Amino acid sequence: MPSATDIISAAVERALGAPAMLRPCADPKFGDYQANGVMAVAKQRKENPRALAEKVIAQLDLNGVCEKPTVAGAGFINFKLLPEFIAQQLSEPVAKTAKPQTIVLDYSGPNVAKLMHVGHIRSTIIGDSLARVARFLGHRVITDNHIGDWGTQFGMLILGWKQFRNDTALAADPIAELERLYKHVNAQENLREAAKQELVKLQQGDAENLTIWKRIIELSEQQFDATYARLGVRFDHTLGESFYNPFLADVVRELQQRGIARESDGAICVFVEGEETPLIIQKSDGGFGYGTTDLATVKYRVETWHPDLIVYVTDARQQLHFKQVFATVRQWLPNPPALEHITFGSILGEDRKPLKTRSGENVKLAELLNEAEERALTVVTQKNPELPEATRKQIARAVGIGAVKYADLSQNRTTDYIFSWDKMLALDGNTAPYLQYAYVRIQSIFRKAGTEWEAPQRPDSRGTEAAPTLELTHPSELELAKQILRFSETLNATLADYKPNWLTGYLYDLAGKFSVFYDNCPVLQSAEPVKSSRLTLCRLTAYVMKQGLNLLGIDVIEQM
RNA sequence: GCGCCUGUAGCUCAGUUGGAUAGAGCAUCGGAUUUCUAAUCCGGCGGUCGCGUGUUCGAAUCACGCCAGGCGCGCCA
Repeated sequence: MPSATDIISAAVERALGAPAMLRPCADPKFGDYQANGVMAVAKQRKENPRALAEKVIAQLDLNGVCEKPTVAGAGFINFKLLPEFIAQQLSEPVAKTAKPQTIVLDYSGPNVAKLMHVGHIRSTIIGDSLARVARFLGHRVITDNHIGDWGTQFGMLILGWKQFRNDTALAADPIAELERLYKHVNAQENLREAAKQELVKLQQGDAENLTIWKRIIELSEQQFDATYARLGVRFDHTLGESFYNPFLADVVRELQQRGIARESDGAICVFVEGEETPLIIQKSDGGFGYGTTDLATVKYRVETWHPDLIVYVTDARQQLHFKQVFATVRQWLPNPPALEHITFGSILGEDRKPLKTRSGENVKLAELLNEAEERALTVVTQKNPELPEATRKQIARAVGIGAVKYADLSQNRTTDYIFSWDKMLALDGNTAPYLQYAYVRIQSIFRKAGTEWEAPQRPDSRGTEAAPTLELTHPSELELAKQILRFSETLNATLADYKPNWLTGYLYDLAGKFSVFYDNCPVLQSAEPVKSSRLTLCRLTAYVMKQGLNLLGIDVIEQM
């Protein structure tokens, strides 16, 4: 069954002959949804917008869906859903997409031999959330972690490994030792040539250097895995840059033969229209850069998974690069998939200056997560000292990690991100714990309900059984029900514009509306049939909250 | 110099692509609990949407010009 917005949109569109531009009402007093499309059409046809709106309304048949639509203001049409219709809609599951696509999502992409720091968090968390939403809506999603496991830094790493390695330090903290080796070699001018020689040997397939290289990657992947496990992030594939090495020469040859690339100042370049600087696909010394790797990666993905769309989640600084790569792909491949670069702002310090990678001032991701969990544990212990320690720690984990993720996801990704411990780890206001708390209160109701109410399903399941008839009479019941109804449209909007902050905003409103309902509408003390109706409302809220948080990569807990 | 992004309440930010009286959180001030978890709820205070000119029924949103900050601009990724 189509959703409320689908039904109304389609009806208006048919009557108007143009997009309905249906939105939630700016102010609830106008109704639930407003159609703005009439005014645009009236302007174009030079008609009176209010008269046109009346004509449109006369052609609408929305019996059983909403009250008679009204014209207001400059030509808005307002719709107010009927409680019976809302109740009926709530028994329907969230609609899957009508046209499933194959989507490759490329995010996180940390570098080997480096610690993961706060700079990696946005790509990882935003990408993971978008993957979850797309998958939930019924798309075929392939996630691929394009790690930086190849490049000039390996010359220095291998040299350092051979000459300066401290095995005790390596055993204790492999990545810290690798970072030390890199810095040590990099700092010494006289070692540069030797490092370059090690790199050349690696590229030529020298057995010893290959073994060291593999070992370094292995150690790095152990670190990545540990971090991803804490964050609950997983990838279908981890095909790093090195995977594409065998294809690079062919890519260059083909682009040259096709006349897409040409020699310039000794390098092989692709000049993209509108850009002065080219994409360099082969350096004058014969080496390949990441531009070539990215091109080979697109080709591999196209041939392997046949995606309709490839999405890259990286910071905004790579815009020019991806613009050039995408333009090249469109000239090169016969039926190129849609390519999207989803950007986000830089991470700034509290002084609004960028947190620089080289400075060593980076906040390590692992430390951030530790501190998040510690702060959460303090609060849990303070609120609920009687809970066993293991339980408190488990709660602290969900709350702490959830708070960090939510702080990131709830912000519009395009703006720069000012890093602040307090902001990242805040536990009140518009934060994940507020949403988790709403869920906990519902779970508590169901625990208390116990045998009194025979839950046909677990309270967090949506349930497909015939739900008790919903009696939506109290205003806060109605408000809550309508909010639940908007889950589906919110997910579609979130994916369409790649903006997880719309989902966080929606869930925050849901939690707020539930809290008002909770204050105003006793559940267990009510007489039937109100009690069953309210329990159903609770069950649906719990379902949407749990599912919604899951799509953000945030766990729920049963008590806190 | 050219290009991209940002500028909204004291602070941190939303604002569904041009819609109705610009909204939250934090901070601050006040109120609510014999009732299902008060990590809650209700209310007050707080605005020249960086500045200016334009486009039109209507602009935080679009165009142009300034101002301020950030990022990018051939062989690093």
